[in-house]
Amino acid sequence: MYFRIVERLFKGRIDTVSSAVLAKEAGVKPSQLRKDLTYLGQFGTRGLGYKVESLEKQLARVIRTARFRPVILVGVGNLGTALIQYDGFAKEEFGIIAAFDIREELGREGRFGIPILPNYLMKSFVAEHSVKLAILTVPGTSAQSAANELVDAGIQAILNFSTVALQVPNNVAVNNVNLAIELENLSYFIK
Amino acid sequence: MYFRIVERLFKGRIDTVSSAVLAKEAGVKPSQLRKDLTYLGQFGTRGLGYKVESLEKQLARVIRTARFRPVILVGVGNLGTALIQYDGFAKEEFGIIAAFDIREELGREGRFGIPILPNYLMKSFVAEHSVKLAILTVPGTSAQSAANELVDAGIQAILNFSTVALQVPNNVAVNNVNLAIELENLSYFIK
DNA sequence: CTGTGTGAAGGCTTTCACAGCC
DNA sequence: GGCTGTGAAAGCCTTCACACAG
Repeated sequence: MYFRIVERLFKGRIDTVSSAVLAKEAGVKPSQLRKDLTYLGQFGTRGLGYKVESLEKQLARVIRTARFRPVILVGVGNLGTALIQYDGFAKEEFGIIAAFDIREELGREGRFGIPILPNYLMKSFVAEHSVKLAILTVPGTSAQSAANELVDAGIQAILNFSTVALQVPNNVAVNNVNLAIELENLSYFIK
Repeated sequence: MYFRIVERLFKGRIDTVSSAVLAKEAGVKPSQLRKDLTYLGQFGTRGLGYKVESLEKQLARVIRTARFRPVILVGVGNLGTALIQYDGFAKEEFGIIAAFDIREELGREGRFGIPILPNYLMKSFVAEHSVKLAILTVPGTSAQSAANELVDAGIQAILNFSTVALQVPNNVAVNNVNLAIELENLSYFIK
């Protein structure tokens, strides 16, 4: 998050920025931001703030955000299709290069400019294209079995949109995005 | 999350469940689950576990999940369109009843069965339909101004898909879903 | 004997407050 | 004078471990 903000400031030709400003942009307290940054190194200058250019470079190095990462998507339903078309996640950095679905009748060349392939081709595809990241948008009922296939194919990290907690080996990372729970959570605050 | 699991067990005609099983499903430790539940009340029976039916009822009461909540969506781009069509978030509980966009040329009746309206109609629509929840899927550059409009219209909670931290009065709740950051985060764990 | 409810301990994160450097 | 870097304090969340109820 900090990196994205600094990137934006850099593009906007801002030269120097204080922890107060950065923190406001990020929605955290200045002390929080300073503590977070110092876990990664000492990037600021006392009395002055942070040089945007150097901060951007150093954060980029830490999060290894340099090269393009191919991503596959599993589950070409409504949400899956949406995400394929959206593809607004940091275009230079990530790209969905293929989608998979058990339903073979979807046909190979989607209307989306990327191949839509049957699941049984997943393993060879992942190996061939060195894919390490997957987005999982299948219904809850088939999420675990799809996750197993991903793990078997050698995927190392899964962004899980299904509503179940995936059981995976601990060398595989999972992040969950659950829209129903986000809304539920919000509705708790409604008067 | 617990509620969704219990709901599923109930539909599957499971009678009783232990904290160990529930915790596994939720991806947390049993002690964690028990502690969480006791914040809301004492729902279990020692030596036995939790009665699924009564737990479901009591959780429903606590999170007031009873009645349907209308939701509006602002920003009919790729992601917005996707979410309108998806609508897989707990269908009985939430529904997107209208979408808004500054671009009036989108026309009033979308291809999606809900009205697509220009932003200036937002305030009256929200008042008329007692809408309290909004999903925000506009580009980062216009996110804050759209959020201001939502707040002005009387919206009480915002699910924010844009990449900026929204500044809102503290009687308005915001939850953020940032796909780029989720992927970024995951890619940190890739070898 | 099983499995919840719960104080207490442990671990982690956030915030404070100020020394230190520009 | 201004703003970072950082120990120390405070606050919060998770886990342990066991009393207790069925």
